[in-house]
Amino acid sequence: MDTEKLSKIFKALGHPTRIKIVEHLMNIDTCVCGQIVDIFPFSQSTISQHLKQLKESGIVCGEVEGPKTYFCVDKQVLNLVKNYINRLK
Amino acid sequence: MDTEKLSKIFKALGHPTRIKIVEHLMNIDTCVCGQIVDIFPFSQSTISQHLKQLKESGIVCGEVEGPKTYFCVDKQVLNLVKNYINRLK
DNA sequence: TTTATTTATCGTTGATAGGCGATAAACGAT
DNA sequence: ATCGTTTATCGCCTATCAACGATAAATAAA
Repeated sequence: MDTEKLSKIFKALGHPTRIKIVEHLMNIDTCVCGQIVDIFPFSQSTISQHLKQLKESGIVCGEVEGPKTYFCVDKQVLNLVKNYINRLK
Repeated sequence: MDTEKLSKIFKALGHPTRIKIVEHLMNIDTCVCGQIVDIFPFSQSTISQHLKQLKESGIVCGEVEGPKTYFCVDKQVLNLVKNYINRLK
């Protein structure tokens, strides 16, 4: 994983709300935007933007099903990040 | 390690140059600002700013010795980040 | 076909980031 | 005391972020 891609993922994780979104997605596996909006004290548009940034970094993926989008953490990408961090010695 | 602190570290790592600085510091253990300036195509003030951000996040520490400052990665903090990432399941 | 639901996007606002050159600050050496 | 070296900070500019409300877009349901 090259530095550019890695830095984009770290940048996406560089906001407390987005970290919490990722943690939540890890806990419940898959999730719809509205459910996340219910948890946080931010507007739907703000949460949607955070999800977009997470998605664009690659750490989260979203699957459109009808009017809903199901989000989940891309475990493969997460593993690449894990490997990178663990190799830092 | 709480989400706020974690997000600050990720934010600090959310820039390709800063990732490369950290990698460099890991390789040579400790290093002075000027040496880093020599490696990157950016001005001294820009590199100094990047170092400041890394230091403020906690992932890097700097020790002033005379007119120089010796920077190094805080391995303890890095380990906290490793633990966090590895626990994400 | 209209209505309700869900998400994404647009436009705006104020704050922060990222780059630079210039300069200040701290210290060692002369 | 002055000069050279090294780093930090200031001021500036442009670009991006973070939040919001409003609205568009897509689909399911009535």
